[in-house]
Amino acid sequence: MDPSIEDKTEKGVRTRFAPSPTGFLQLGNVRTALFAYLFARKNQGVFILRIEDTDKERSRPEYDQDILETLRWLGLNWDEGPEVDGGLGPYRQSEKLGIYEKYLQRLLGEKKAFYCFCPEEELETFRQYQLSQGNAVVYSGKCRDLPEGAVQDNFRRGKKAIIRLKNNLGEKIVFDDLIRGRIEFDPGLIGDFSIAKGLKEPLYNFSCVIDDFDMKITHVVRGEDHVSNTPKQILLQRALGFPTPKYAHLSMILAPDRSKLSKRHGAVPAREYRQRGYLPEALINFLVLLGWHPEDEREIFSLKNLEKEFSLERVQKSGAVFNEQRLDWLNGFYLRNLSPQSLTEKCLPYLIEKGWLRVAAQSVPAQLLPLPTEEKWREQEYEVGESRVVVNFDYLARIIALYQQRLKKISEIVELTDFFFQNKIVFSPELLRWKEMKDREIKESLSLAEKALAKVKPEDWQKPNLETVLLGVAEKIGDRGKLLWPLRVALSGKEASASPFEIAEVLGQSKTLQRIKEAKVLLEKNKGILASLGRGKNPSF
RNA sequence: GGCCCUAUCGUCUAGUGGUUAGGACGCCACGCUUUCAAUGUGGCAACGUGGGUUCGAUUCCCACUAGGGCCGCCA
Repeated sequence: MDPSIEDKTEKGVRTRFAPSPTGFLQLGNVRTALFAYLFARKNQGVFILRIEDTDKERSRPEYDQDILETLRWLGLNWDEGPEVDGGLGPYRQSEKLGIYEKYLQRLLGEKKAFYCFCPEEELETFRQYQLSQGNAVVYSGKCRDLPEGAVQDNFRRGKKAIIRLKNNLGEKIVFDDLIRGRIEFDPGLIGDFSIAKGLKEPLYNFSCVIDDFDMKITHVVRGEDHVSNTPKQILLQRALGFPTPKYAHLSMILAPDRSKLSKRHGAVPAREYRQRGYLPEALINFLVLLGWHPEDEREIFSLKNLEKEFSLERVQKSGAVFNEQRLDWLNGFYLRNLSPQSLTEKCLPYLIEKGWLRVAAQSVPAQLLPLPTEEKWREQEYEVGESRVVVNFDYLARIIALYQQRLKKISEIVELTDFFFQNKIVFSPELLRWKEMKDREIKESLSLAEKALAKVKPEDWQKPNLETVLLGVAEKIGDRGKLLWPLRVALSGKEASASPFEIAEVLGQSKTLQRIKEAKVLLEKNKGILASLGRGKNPSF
């Protein structure tokens, strides 16, 4: 029988996500956390966060904080863990060294573990030898049965020791992985593996087993890189008389060349995606589809939906390549579905960071990114760049709304809307040219637009009117582009932008007319330069 | 090298002992359109190889090949 089927009927599911704070949380870890979280929620279980910081050299408090922040930002809230006491803590391994020590003493006392005094260099040499022989790397067993007297003697002489589990090399170790099915290991290929560097320095496999027991973990959902740790942990559980939880090993996320995602190779901390302006909804939706799919053909899922629909049975066994274009598409989708106000709140920190806006009469928060809470944005007034014109939130929302369907990430708003915040825009006069238009035609076109727009009454300065007026002029010229392209470039300075009607509406009448004038001046200057270069282009090439 | 795992369009995937092998991203074309987007329509594109089992294999079995993971006094 498929082990996952019987599993469904079980009550009291408890899963955990157990990262180590030795770097910023990567997307691959986030996916593991997500799957563990969803499995718990789907089964009305408990999701636990545990910080595995036994490695004193590499663990750092800022990485610890990053884990908490990132998970909270994504909405993957834990029921027990740091800052959420569930009564089975502490939830940081560095805080329970005394507990590990007791278990280590017990194993030592029961002769199920032993001190190993072998020098590291000696072990390394032996390891190389075994590798060269094509054998498994297994501890020699040298210190396995050292008499008590010899052990004491070694300690008296100040010899350094680690602790190893005595592996009796019995029958095969078998477990039924919820995703992969039955997996078997030969204990002879594992040997007497290390479990602690000392009584107060437990190693991963040991502290993990103690904690999974202490925290009453029923299901371990983790990355494929832990498959080969599983038999060691099972051996430890047997030595200690602990039950073995169920295991589910997730495949890895791969770089585009199908190699493992690494720091040099595509692995990006989740916080960077946040800074670049990806929404948690998009990231979650993207990540869950990397290895999981429902029975039908839906592609869009909220965390809430997933908590109902997720199942380990439908998780893919093979590794999935990380495809950023798909993430971008999903992010764009979620961005388009935001209310303009809410999108504006998310965009403001980026515009302020760039220096184009300031919160008026108030100091700018020292740290803008990652984004602070968004609630206060709507009531503020804002000073625009150098001009120091004060605008309100609604005005900014009008600018941003123009680009809502063009955004893939929030950070892009900065380049897209810069011309609204600059006093004077800079662009090449050549950009004003639509198809084969002559300079003279461009100027005429701009003058036509200017004249028509100057006549619009201030109270009629609205997109529908502007559109009627301008299209009326454009129809007379024949090719709409001859009027609209130079006008749009004059207003935006860009090859691609929102329509001239929309831009003009938001820019306002005086600024619109001013920019048209400036474009004409630019064209004039350009002519001068060309003339001074002797008609500009050299035709003989 | 040893052990373990995996294999459907470029990518993420659905699926079946007999299907025109479905969807999504991306790409291409067309429509809308001053531009860029968004959007609509259409298109290109896959069962790794070789053996079995079978009336019939993409599907089941085996081998091969390819890819991944692990082989720490890291986690």
